[in-house]
This record gives sequence, C-alpha cells and structure tokens, in this order.
Amino acid sequence: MKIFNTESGKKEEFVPQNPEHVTMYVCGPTVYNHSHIGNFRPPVVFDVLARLLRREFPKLTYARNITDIDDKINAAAAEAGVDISVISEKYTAAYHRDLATLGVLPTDVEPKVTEHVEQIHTMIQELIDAGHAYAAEGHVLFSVSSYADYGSLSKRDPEELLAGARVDVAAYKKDAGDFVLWKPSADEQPGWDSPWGRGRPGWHIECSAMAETHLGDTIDIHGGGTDLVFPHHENERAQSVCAHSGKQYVRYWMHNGFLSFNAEKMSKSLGNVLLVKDLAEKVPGEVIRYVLLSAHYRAPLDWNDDVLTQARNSLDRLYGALRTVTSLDASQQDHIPDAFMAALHDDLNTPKALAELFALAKQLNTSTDHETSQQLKSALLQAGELLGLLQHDADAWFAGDQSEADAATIDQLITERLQARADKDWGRADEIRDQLTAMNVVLEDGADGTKWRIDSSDANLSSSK
RNA sequence: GGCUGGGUGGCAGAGUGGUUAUGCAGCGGCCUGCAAAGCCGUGGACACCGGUUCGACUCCGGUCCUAGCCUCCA
Repeated sequence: MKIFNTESGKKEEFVPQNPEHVTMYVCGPTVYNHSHIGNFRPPVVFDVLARLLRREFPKLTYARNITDIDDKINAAAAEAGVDISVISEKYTAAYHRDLATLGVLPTDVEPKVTEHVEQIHTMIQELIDAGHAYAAEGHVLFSVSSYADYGSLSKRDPEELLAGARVDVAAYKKDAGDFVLWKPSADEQPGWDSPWGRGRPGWHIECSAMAETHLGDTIDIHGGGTDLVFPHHENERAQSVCAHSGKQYVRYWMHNGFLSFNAEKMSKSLGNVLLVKDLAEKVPGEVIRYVLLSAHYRAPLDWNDDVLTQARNSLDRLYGALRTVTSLDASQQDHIPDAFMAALHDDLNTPKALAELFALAKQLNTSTDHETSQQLKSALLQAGELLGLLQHDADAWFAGDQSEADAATIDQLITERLQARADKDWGRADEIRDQLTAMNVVLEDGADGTKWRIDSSDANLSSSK
C-alpha cells in the first residue's frame, strides 16, 4: 500500500512500525457548533483508510479526538449562560449523529481534552525540564528555536515565518514564533489548577498528549485537513518529538484537500455552510458520502448544486445492478477484484475504486450465469463495504422513505396492473401506472416481475439554502 | 509578498511520453404492448505561451486563473 506522506512530499510504501498493531490519529472537531460538510471530509476519508487497514493488518487502533475545551466553546457557553459541558456535549452528540448519517464507523478511541489535562500537564513539564519550554506570566510557551527541525513538515523557513508574522508579539514571548502550551484563565473562565497557575491547555498540546496516551510515542498515520499542516501539526510534531527525546512522532502524515462550495470557501461569513443534517433531509447519507469519496482525498472538491443529483443517480445504477440478483448464497469467499484493491492501495484512490465498482455493475447487468452473478454481487457488496457504500437492501434503497402503508398500496396496485397486463388490458394497465406515477412511483417491468422505485429525479436536491 | 496544492469533455472526476477512464447528462439503436431499467453504439477534453522529444494532456520553463496556509480553522 502506498501513502502520500506530506513530510516527504511523495508517495511512500506504507510500513507500520509494528505490523501487528497499526496506529492512526485524526484530528477531530472542536464542538462549539455544528460541523459543516467540509469538516466531514477527514472522518469519511480516514474511515475508508481504517476499513482498509483493519482488513490488512491484525490490529488497528484509530483515535479521533473531541476538543471540548476551547475559547470558542467558552464564548458559546458564556453567551448561553451554561457550563461549557452543556455546549460540548450538545455538539458532540450532533457530530456523532452526522457521522452515523455518513456511515462512518466508530473509532477505537475518542479522547476528550478535558479528560486528559493531567497528561497535558505531564507533557508540558517534560518539555520544560528538557529545556524546550518556559513559563512566563502564567503562560507556558514552547521555544521554537529549541527544535532544529521546526518548519520541515510544513516546508516553511522559521526565519521567514517570523518575518511575515502579522500577529502582535506578546511581550512574554522570547521568540515571536513561540506558541502557547498553557495559558491562564480569568476567574470567570473555565480552568484547571496547574504548577503554572490556573489555566487551560494551548491549542496544540492536547493532540500531542492524547496521541501519546492512547497510541504511544510514535504513531503510524496522522491525518487531518490540509489547513492543519501549519501551525497545528508542525507544533504537535515539535512538542511530541521534544517531549520524547527526539523520537519520531508520526511515520506518515496525511492531509486531505479542501471542500469548496461553488468555488468559494465554505464559511459562515459567506453564508454558504452546508450541514449534514440539512442535506440528509433531501438525500440518504450514503449519497453525501459518495460525493465525498468521488474525488481523490488530496484534491480539492467543489460542491455545487449538481453533485448530489449525480451521486444519487450513480448510486441508483450500482443498486440497480445489485437488484438484478435477488438473493445471495452464503459465501465466505473474498471476491473483491484486484483492480479495486490496487486503486485503494494507490494512496486511497477512491474515484478509481468507484470506477471499478461500475465495472462490476456492468458485468453484473450482463451476466446470465447464476454462479457468476452471485460472485459479482458478492464482490460489489464486499468492495462497497470497504468504501462504506452499498450496504442497504437494494429494494429498500429504491423505496426511499415511503411508509410501509404506501408500500402496501403500491404492491396492491402493481398486482392489479400485472393482472391487467396478463389480460392484455393495456388501457387499465396504463391507468394504474399513471396513478403510481402521480405517487412518484416509477415501474420497471422485468422477466421476473415488476419492480418499483421512488422517482428522485425531480426531488429538489438543490443544496443552496 | 512567501510557501504548498489544483486547472481535463455540458457536469463530476481518474489516469497516462504514443492505446476506451468511469459516472451523470445528451444522441442513435436493441429490448418492451408502450414505458422504465438494462444492453449496444456515439459525439465531446486535457487553462495559455514557449522548450525538450520521432511524438506532450503527460516532462521542463514562464504566464494567467484558483484553493489552502503564513500562529482559531477539516
């Protein structure tokens, strides 16, 4: 398996530190508000990677954190007049609902910052003891100049960084590039007692401490959005390497590209933020997931009003192929085609992998041999599972969210129409079909009976709000 | 301004120094009582300008556009 490593700028063969136990850490959300669709690209992309790793290695420990202490959470809590836990728990729950909508499997560990304050203290102390950090006016700062390799992950020259810095440099900083590990809290702000006074963790130390706690000093894969390369991951790396006597922190850094909306940055100020819960009212979560996997994870992905419709229609084709085989013989065999695996092994090339799914669908649609069809359906389901797609019952997929009562009515009408057709009473048959069309039901007559589906084509999938 | 990516047909989106991506949409045909689905076929693309090469969408240089980052950010 090859993985593009941000640190080297190349695709590298993936060799875990311990082939018996692979470790992966992905930066999770700060739970102060709803995450938008762009925020879900990493969980979905790394969910596919986790599925792949679990298939190919005996053990994977995958951690994705919840940042539940942050100034934005503080602000939201203060405004609502509640404890920060009220805010963070509310939006953690929302985050979990959205993950479930998108078919993202739970991680092995979901560490919360507020549950790791002790470990954060320990790590800060280690950094101070080793001369990489210093306390000043209630703050503890990491001394960037103490880590010679600083900047090499994000390919930045520390000198230029400082020259271009547009922030006000606090007087207590020895060096303008130094970043905070611990900062003081005012009395009304949430805080924890510490050797450096009451305060709260800085923005980067939490991930270092949580990764260390759950995955050890060196982790195999660390993922996140490309915007996190600097400063977040650069700083994480500096902290962890320095706290661990120079030991490597991450073997493979992976960063996903950004999602834009109609070629504009998705941001609250532009009013173009798309929420999973809103999209899920229009389409199944699987359609949203399909869109997120339809572009390579490192490439930019532009969301526009057509992508959901296209994804919906594409999935219809795959489910349509699955529906040609009504039952599946029990089979433990692995039928996933090599080309599909090769695509995923090539730096998680999900668009190529999807193309292989369509190749399977075409074979399935043209197959006349029972045995072959069974294998093809099995292959499609197994390959789909690796992508987190195609796991619904095909009939249920096409039935949409019709109630059972409706389904019963539809079946009743279809039975009547079949009789009319048997009697060659085309007028009556078409009358019934028109009736069903009015119910948004499309019929498909086949050799083995009549299937139906809910017409989603003119359902308003426009994603603008 | 600096650093790092990206610009492929109507849309989405892979890939490659010479050969069909794939899907959606379109068009023609087959199938069908008629449709739908499916199948077969089909048109249509590599931002621009140079260079290297027998040959460049692919490699190199430059230009333009675009995204992210330059201490909150997926």
